[in-house]
Amino acid sequence: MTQKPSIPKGTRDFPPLEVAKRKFIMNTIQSQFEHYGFQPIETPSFENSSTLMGKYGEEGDRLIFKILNSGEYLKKVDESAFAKANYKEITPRISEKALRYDLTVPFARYVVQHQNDIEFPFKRYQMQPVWRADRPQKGRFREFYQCDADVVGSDSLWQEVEFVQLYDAVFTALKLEGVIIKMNNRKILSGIAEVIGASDKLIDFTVALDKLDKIGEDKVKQEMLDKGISQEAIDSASILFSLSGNFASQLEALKELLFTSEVGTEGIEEMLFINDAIQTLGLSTARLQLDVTLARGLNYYTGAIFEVSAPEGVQMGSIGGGGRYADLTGIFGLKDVSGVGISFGLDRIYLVLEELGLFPEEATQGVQVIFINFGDKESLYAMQAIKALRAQSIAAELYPDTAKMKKQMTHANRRSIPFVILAGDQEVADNTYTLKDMVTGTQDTVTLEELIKRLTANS
RNA sequence: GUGGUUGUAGCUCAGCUGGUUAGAGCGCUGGUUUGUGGUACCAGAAGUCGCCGGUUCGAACCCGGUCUUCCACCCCA
Repeated sequence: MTQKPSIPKGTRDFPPLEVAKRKFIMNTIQSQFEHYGFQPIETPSFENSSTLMGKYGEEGDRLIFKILNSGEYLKKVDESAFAKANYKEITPRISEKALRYDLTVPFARYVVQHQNDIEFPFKRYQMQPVWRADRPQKGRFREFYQCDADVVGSDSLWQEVEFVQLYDAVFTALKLEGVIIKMNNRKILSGIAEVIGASDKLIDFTVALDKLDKIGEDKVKQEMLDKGISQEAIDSASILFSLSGNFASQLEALKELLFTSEVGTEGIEEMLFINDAIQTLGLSTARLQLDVTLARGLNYYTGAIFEVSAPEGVQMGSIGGGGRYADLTGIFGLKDVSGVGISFGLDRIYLVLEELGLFPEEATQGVQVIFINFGDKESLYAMQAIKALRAQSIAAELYPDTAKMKKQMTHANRRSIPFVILAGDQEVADNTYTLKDMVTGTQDTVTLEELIKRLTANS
């Protein structure tokens, strides 16, 4: 009895063409990371549950994949907890390990654990899969890759400047022009909450504000009221709903709103510094925008917040994000180490490049040439040529079976192999090869030397 | 976690208010062409209608459960 094979919900198989395209993106990101001085690390797929639990809020805990203990795992559960079916008590007893939920917390753990061996500031990048027990949706999976670059051990705003440039460099290298790098600052958001007298509602206020372009001004205000923010507070923040103009002029307007707030003013100073630097240095293809409605990662970001949008006209959410967290490693006992980092959304970047037809042909090219198999004698002859071609870095192979010509040609065609070589009795006798161009359909008979020359010119 | 949606051949989908042997296109296999693919023509194979149970003389179709797909919310990459 055979069972119909399947994979868990929210996971994917990647066929060769998709792997090639994903690698193209990852290689591009990786090479820019390295140009900017980041070093790779890798951490385990699973961590001790205690490392992960409680680091992402209540919602996050629910979305962490827990790994069941091995052996007699029920022995550690006391009967009253079991009888009550209290999963909050039972879970830590039967599961002591959990799959990585993101790359940031494992990185913080890594920094603290290896603090004596790390030279600070430490710039690391990491590209590994993470897992979330979420309900899958379009562009959302239960297993996906994160591509992160972070710096720990430096408060300098030059890091933020560097990350803006790094985003620009990566998307320019991917030929994805016109991406919008949006920035905000937690300190500005805190300042606003402070001056309107809603400091205790900071998270509710900013989460609602974040939805402005999605649900509109009226609904945002309604949500704020629902969350217990006063009408007076909302009114005094009215400038936020009509903020326009460039980076500098928006900051100018905010300055007036926030002049009584120390933290708010500090946030504005930071953003001015970053913007001035970027104005002087310039960006190749990306655009930098201030977006005070941007509110992400508020549980841990303390300064700059980044989010990258696809170019105008492409229907896609954010394709990258990041920010500064003043006390990344504090939860693991290493105080006052500031971190700042960014992340690239591999799957979404893939969808955007696909939609815009930006994958270069060479990124997806497989084998360049295949030899038709006419029998063992002819195949040995072919293998000698294949060896010579491979030595010239030309990807070549022999069809392994002496199948019908039609079958072999069809195989070459389906794999989009651009050239086929026929070497039967006649060619062996003449010490030649018949090279067929599968695109044009033309063919001619040449020497090995000529063969290498032609295929080299074509690759 | 909440609400909705989907499941029929390898793929995309038809299938009438429940009624004999469940169809199409594409793909697949073989042939027209035993050293020539991508186009044409001919023939053929292929489905416990997601799974379990119920209603009925009779279920792909109705009901319940379950899994799966996709979508919205929550949250997020």
